[in-house]
Amino acid sequence: MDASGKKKRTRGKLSREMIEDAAFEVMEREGLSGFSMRKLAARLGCEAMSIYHHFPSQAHLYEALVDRQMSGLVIPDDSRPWRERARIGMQEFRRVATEHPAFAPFIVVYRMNSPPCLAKLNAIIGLFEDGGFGPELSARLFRAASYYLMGAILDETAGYAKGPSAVTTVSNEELARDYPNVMKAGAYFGPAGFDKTFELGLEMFLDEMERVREAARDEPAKK
Amino acid sequence: MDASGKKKRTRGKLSREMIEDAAFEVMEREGLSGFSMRKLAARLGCEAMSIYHHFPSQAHLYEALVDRQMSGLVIPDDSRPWRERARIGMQEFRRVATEHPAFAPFIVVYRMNSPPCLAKLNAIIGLFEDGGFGPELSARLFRAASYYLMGAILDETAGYAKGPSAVTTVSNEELARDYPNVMKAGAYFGPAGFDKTFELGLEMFLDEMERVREAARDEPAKK
DNA sequence: GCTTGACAACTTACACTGTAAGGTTCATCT
DNA sequence: AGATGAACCTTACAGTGTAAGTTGTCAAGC
Repeated sequence: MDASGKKKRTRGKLSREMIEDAAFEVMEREGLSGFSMRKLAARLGCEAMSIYHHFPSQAHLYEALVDRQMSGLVIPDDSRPWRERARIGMQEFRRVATEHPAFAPFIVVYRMNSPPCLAKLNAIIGLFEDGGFGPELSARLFRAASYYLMGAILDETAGYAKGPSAVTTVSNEELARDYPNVMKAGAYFGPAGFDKTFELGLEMFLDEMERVREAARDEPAKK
Repeated sequence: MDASGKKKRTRGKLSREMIEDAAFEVMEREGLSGFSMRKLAARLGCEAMSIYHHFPSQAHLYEALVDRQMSGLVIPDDSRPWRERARIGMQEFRRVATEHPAFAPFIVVYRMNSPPCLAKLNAIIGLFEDGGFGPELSARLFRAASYYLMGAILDETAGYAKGPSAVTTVSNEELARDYPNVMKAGAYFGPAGFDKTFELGLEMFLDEMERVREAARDEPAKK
């Protein structure tokens, strides 16, 4: 009430959406492991426990973040040819997962089971089934594709381009002398090469899926 | 000295090797995130800070664990045909990384830079170079292969077979009704199917590498 | 046998984490 | 005006890694 009105309790200030936005900001600034409810609260100008009114736990907040990212995934139109749809589906997953790089490693190891995520997973698995592989093969191909995707996302957001996480490091001179293959290959592993490497592996996988389908079609009776 | 000899200070009791062994044990029991220096100490029958005499920090301990796992990786003999060597190299990485399942997710995101790890990486990259792809392509193929490997290792050690990590879960009835593709595909995603899925993707990748090599050989002048 | 010194283990303390439990404030409705 | 309940805050606790300082023990030198 008095002149020291610093402590204006702006009521109704927080909302789930605002908290989620701020969470992404804090994560990008502090890193995934540097994130905390107290830092998030500081960013929001409130106390840590106020967040718990909107999210019952940190895990619930994280899940909301995953849901939000996954909701942005665009399922490719089924008027397109199958190969293009498969390509777009995988590119889309990579795109949404790397939108907030610091959060990406969390998404990769997150075992999704919320309705928004399941809806997207269901659509993408359906996309693989549309390829005509039969139930088992389409399931396994989806899985193998996921493996590649997860590895790629991890590398781009938390990989070697961020420098070593080892505590005992090796100098560039030693690297060139003792581990020349690592040194040579390393030249292609920077962020500038992410797209090219990803697309190479992606097209390889698409090629091979089509070949696998034809092989399965040629000998459908064989066990 | 007296009868209450409970407090015998067994000197020189600890060693790096013993601590590492115990660390793997505690991790498998408590999970990677449940691991702590205090729990490790309890397992060893000492105080947490005693460990710091042998490892200057938790990060140093973790690095030692990574080094130990990677040191067990067998580089395939170069008398074998190339495709077999590439296959064995990737199978070996999967084998050592999943030897301690709880620790595997750490290895996957660990940016190795210690001599023992670099030696193995150097050998494996060399193996890809032996495939005759030229420097850039062999580097990118190694990278793409790593993506697949990392994703597979993550799935097998921390994936859906461990149940959902989501806080809001969907019942089996809802799953069958609303997300039938997820339901159907899920049948193939248990631990019993890990090997089969992995080998499927692995052979696909090997196939495609050989085709990529021939394509690169057929048009070497083209940009 | 006694002292000395170094090493290995322990004790204490600090800053940080998520969050349970309970207290306070304030907009809205009757 | 009084009640209600949502929204936010305060405090406290058990856990974390680890810096700093202390203690116990054993081997070597005299």
